[in-house]
Amino acid sequence: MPFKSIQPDRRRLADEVYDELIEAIINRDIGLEDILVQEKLASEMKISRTPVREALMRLAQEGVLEVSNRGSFKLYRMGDGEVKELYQSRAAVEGQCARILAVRHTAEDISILRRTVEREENLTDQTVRTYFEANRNIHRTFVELAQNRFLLDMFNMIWGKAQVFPLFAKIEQIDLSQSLGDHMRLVDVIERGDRIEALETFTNHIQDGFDLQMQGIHAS
Amino acid sequence: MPFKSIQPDRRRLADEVYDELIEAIINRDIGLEDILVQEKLASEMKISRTPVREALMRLAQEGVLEVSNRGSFKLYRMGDGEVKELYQSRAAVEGQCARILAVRHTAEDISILRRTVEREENLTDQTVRTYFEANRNIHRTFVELAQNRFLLDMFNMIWGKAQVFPLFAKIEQIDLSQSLGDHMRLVDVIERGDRIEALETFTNHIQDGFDLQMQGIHAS
DNA sequence: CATTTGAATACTGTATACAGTATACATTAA
DNA sequence: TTAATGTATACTGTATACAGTATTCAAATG
Repeated sequence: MPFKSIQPDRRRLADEVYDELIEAIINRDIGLEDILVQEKLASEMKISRTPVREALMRLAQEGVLEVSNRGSFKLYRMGDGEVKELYQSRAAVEGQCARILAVRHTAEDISILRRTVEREENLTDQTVRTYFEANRNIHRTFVELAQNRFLLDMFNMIWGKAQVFPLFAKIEQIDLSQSLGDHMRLVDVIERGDRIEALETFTNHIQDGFDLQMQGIHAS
Repeated sequence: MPFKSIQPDRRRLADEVYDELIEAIINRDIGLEDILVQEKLASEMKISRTPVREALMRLAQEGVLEVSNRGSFKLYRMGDGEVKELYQSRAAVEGQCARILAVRHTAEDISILRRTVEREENLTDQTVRTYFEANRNIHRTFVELAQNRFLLDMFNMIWGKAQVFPLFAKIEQIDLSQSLGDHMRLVDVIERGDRIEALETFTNHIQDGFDLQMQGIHAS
């Protein structure tokens, strides 16, 4: 019997709400001053408060939202200091992945990386969002190949927070291609196999991304 | 008016449930085969399913529990491979903190670290749990001093998972003091200020902890 | 006796009802 | 007019009710 489960993971309403909220945040439908009221969201989506509440709490646990007043939620506002901390934590996670990959990588790994970089650096349009996603996809490929689910979880958490943030930057004001063009060098350093050099190179690359980010913020 | 807020952070039932479940897991009241049924837990604790459900989902999101069958939860069972991954992620987080501290630490930081190591290495009793907690407190001090809330979050997540796991090891079978005695060297390397040496030393220290852990597991 | 079918059970997901509390607003007293 | 106090409102946290579905077990059928 070759049939497989129809619903691999039963999708609950809370998941839908979660996705919709993320989408709304990215699209700036939810702003920094908005207070997310369970009843309002529920009635807008024509469902009950329960799944809304669940989604809100998940987002809060992930650090996308924070508790406002008496248990209400609002967008988490990152300051410059925290952006720096976020990039430091990126360096921790992705640097370690680079280290792992430098020590044990297959020829197949390298070829996957090369192909991914080539594909993703070929942007269809020049919006901040496509740039963000291309960049994320490239970096995620490194992490996935390192085959460590905890590091991957951390990666997703960091980039989940990041995604609600960087859209402040305006595409006209910074040269995004500057950062994108750099990725093939990262593959090279992994292929070379020196774990310390790999970690340093990744750390520097991420530091550059941070500088670019800060330029973008302070220009606007 | 010298009065301070009575309830600094309103504590909800879900928080209590969360703590009770963690406690129960550590005490082995909840085993690997047990299926956590919302109604049963709720009636045992004489509360409704809602806060129980909330606590369960939080634990699942943190990776302590996993979805069993049709949304039920059970303990997440770690295999040897995952333990290794967990230690790799520890090295990522704590190695980066060491790096940060190596670059910018104050004399005060060093003295705090020295005092913490001295205090915590002085175990009151020789159980796996006290060893575990002393070790965690020492390592957490490094992370706290690095002043990066994301790295601290990751640290807590990793050690939260760890705490449901390592108690398999039996105190008689491994020499725990072997690992504990090593911490003062970590402070030294940070004081020396070489960020690459600091990271490498931490990574090696954590690797040693992993080896010790594996010994403990396979002896039992 | 083995296999299928149907009904009871068990449990989750969602909706709703209820209680408690903080906030805002109005009303009253100085 | 301002400060204090009472009251209505708004919103969360918790309980409960209800619906749907997977699982189990028993009965029926070959």
